[in-house]
Amino acid sequence: MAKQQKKVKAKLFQNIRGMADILPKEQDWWRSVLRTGETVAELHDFYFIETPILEELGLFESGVGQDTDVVDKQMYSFKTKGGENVAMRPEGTAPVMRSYLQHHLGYFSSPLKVYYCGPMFRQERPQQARYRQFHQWGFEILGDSDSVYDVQIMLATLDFLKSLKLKDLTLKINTIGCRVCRPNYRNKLKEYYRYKKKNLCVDCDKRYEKNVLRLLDCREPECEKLKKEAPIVLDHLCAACNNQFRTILELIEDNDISYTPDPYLVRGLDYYNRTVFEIFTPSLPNLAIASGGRYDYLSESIGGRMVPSVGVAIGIERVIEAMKAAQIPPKIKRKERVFFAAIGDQAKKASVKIINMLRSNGIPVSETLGKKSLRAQMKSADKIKAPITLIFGQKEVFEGAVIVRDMKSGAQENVITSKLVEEVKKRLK
RNA sequence: GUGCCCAUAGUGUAGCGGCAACACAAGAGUUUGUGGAACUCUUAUCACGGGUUCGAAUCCCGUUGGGCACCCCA
Repeated sequence: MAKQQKKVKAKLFQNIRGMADILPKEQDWWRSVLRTGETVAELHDFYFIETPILEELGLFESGVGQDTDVVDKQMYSFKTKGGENVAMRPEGTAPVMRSYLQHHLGYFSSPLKVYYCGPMFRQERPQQARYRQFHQWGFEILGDSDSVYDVQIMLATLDFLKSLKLKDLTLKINTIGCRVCRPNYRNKLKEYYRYKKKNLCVDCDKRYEKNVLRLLDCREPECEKLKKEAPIVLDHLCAACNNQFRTILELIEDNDISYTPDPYLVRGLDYYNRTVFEIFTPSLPNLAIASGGRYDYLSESIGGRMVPSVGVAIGIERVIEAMKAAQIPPKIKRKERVFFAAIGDQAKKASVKIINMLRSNGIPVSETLGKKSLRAQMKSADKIKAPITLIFGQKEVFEGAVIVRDMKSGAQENVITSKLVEEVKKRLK
């Protein structure tokens, strides 16, 4: 034979960096988490809301903050053909608030309790439990400043995570004050660090100008040393913030939530004020699997009236990785299914109708009708661990019956087609 | 975005300048219509593009993707 012509092969495409496929074998975990979330949301009285992936760029610049890394360095933003500046959402809170203001959702329910779930996008280097496209589950309570809602957010989140069997959750909590006391505290910090600046690490030197609060969560040994002497938020809160924080801690204790106050906990998004918190689990010790806080000023920064609110974002990929690391199996497994095998063309054709009948009666049926030999089909049945296999050949077509085989015992029985649904249901119990 | 490590069959690995190999998985089959065992066969232009060389999976450069840390964050 002549030498084969070398074909020009089309390019084989790969995924975009940091944007993973969620493959069928992963789906037991995903469905497990998502369904648990839905059950919890239902119990805690949250409505589902979905907002688009694309938003006007300005929403995030104004809402999340132009100087935050998330907006400044990590956003997928571009100009559309029509000339609009848009961004793929890096987080879910600002879009929810936008929707709240745009559709006056306070009239639908006040406060409005909503949850969302979907992909978020941040252009940073992927690493453990961190992707460029990742999924967040959020709970938000908009339109009320009462401390009970801060605690309800935490309770819903913990309920979610506990329902997934994640153990030894730690809740780190802090308050970062409000408009009144935060500037004051910020100045105190600046004062404290002013003459110690030369001892700070390079990054902290920058943070000093950009966001002094962030000096507090630096892990450089020198900076850690300095931080021990630094003024603490709690000593500089206004009366209102102080009261609210105390109320929240009381409520938390009343509800048997174990927590760790962390005076150095500050968040990276500008919209937070007062309560901030993060949740950790030992199997993923260095990464928060959920975090949130109060954001009373977000609405105003995106052009609305004051809508005091509180919320949380739960990292789905992180939750799943924590479950895997802790060797927690997914709660939801694929249902057992009946296997249907046909022998010969005539039986194969007739079997489509029977399979459809079973399925429309709520019986999940698997098949590999494309395979010719019965042997190969039986192998498929074995592979999916079908409890029973229905065998249908030429002979059965004439008899109007189907062989029902119990895969464990190997016992077989002929069942008339009209009785099949009933018989299969009986055996599946 | 910066830095370091990595890329051979579906998966896990060997080969380290001279014939791409092993295990498992998957698919087809081992006399007619019966799975789990055994056996046979099949499955890779060594991620992609370029360079060095008589000769490249192997050495070099670039790209893409994966992993980890930093920054930051869910």
